[in-house]
Amino acid sequence: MYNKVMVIEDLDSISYGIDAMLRNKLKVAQVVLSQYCDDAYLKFLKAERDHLPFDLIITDLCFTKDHRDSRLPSGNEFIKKVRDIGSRVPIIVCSVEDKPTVVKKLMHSNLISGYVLKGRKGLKHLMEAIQTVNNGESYLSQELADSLKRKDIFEIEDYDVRLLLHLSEGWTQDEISKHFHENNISPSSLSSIEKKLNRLKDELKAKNTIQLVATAKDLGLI
Amino acid sequence: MYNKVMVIEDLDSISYGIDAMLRNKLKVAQVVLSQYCDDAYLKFLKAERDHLPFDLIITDLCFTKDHRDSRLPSGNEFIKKVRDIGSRVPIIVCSVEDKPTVVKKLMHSNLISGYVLKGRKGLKHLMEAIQTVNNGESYLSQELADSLKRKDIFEIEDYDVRLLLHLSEGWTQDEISKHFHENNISPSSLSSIEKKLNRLKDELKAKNTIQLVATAKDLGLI
DNA sequence: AATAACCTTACGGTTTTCCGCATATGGTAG
DNA sequence: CTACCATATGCGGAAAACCGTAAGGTTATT
Repeated sequence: MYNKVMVIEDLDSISYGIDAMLRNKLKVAQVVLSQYCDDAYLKFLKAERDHLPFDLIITDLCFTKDHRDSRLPSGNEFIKKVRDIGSRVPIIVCSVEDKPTVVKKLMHSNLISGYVLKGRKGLKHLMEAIQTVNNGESYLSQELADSLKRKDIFEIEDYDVRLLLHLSEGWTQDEISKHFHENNISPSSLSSIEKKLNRLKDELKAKNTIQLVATAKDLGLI
Repeated sequence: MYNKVMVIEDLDSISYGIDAMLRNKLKVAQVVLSQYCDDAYLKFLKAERDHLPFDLIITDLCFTKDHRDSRLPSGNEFIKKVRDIGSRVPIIVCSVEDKPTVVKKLMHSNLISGYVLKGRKGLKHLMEAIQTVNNGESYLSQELADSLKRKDIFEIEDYDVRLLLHLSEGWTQDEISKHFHENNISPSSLSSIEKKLNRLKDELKAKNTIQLVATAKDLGLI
C-alpha cells in the first residue's frame, strides 16, 4: 500500500503506537516520525529534493510549545506550506480537535484526504482512513461526520472571535470600537459592537458579557 | 519490578504505546487496559476480591464522554474510590493536564505516587516514573516541578472560587451578594464582594471582571 | 427605479460596575 | 482600657455596560 510514511505528532506515547501500527499491521517499510512541524517540513523538502518523496503524511494539528521556538506552530500551517509548493501527497489529519468549525474548514478546503478523531478507537479509525485514502476516497471519523451534519452548529465569524478575544483581554467595548475604527475593521461603532454581542449572548444563552466570554472559552471559540 | 499493571486511558493510540512499552521494555507480565473509569474500577475490585491485586495503576485524568454513560467520569474520582476502600496500590497519573492548581492538589493529596505530563517525552518520563515509584519515591515530571516551584502560583480560597464561578454563570455582583447573605456566606455585602474582586484582579493582573474570569478559566481555577 | 430587507450608526435612559473614601466591627497586644 | 490592625460594610460619583428605539446607508429584489 504505502511504503514511505511521515508521522507528525508531538506526544511520543501516540507516535509510538502509530509507528508500531504502521510497521506491524500495514507493513509500511519506512516510517519517519517528527515531533515538530518545522522538522517535518525540512524532512519533507529533503525527500522531494532527493526524488524519494513520502507517499503519505499523517499529522496532528496542535503541538505544545517548548524551549525550541518553531516557526511552524501548527499542523495547519504545515499543510498549507506543503500544498503551496505543489505537492499532492495525501495527508491525513489525526487530532483530538473535534470542533465542527475547525473540522469543517479543513475538510472543505480540499487540502487533506482524511480527518481522524483521536478517541477510544482512534488508532483503528486511522487504519481505516489509510485504507480508504488508498482507494482514492476521503475519510472522516464517524463522530465528526455526525456532528457536522447537525444544523445547530453555531457559525461564528472571525469578527466575533476577535471581539470575544479582545474582551477576554480586558478591553472595554469603547476601546475595541476605537481599535476597530483605526484598523478599518467594520463594523466599528460602539452600537454595532453592542448589537453583535447581543446576538452572541442570544445564541450562547449568556446573560451578560462575563458569561458570554466564559462560555466562549468553554466552547473553545477563543 | 511490577507484574500486574492496569492502564486506564481512553485514547487507544496512547494505551497501545504504553502497553507495548510495559511489556517489551519493562517486561511486565500482565497489562490490563481500560478505556473507561468504571470498567477499571470493576476490574480493580475483582482483582482485589480474587486476591490477585494489581501492583501498579497508571491512569489518565480526563476521559471523553461517549454513548456509554459512566458514573465515574474522571481519573480523580477513580483514585478517590480506590483509596476509599483502603488500597495502597501505587498510582501514577499520566495526563496532558498541566495546570498548577490541578497538579498541586493531586500531588499534595498523597493519593498518588507520581504525575507524568504527556508530552514529547511522556512515554520516556512514564518509564522513569515507574522506576522511581518502584524505589519508593514519588515522581513528578520536570516541567511540572518547575512550574509548581514558581511562587506566583496564587493561593485561592474556596470563597473566591465560588465568587468567580457565579460570575462566570452570569450573576450580577448584587445577585451574588444577596445569595451569599441568604446562605450565610461571609462576607456578603456588595462592597466586600467588590473588594474581593479587586484583590483578585490585582493578583491575576486583570483590568476588569471579564478578563478576571477569563484568566481564572485559563488557570483552571474554575 | 422603487421597494424591501438588512446592516451600521446614533442617542438617551437605566442598571451595573468601578473606585475612592468613610465608617463599623472584631480581635489582639501593650 | 486603649491603641491598633485587619476585615466588613456603606455611600456617592464616574465609567461602563445594558437596552430599546430610531435614523441613515447599502444591497438585493422585483
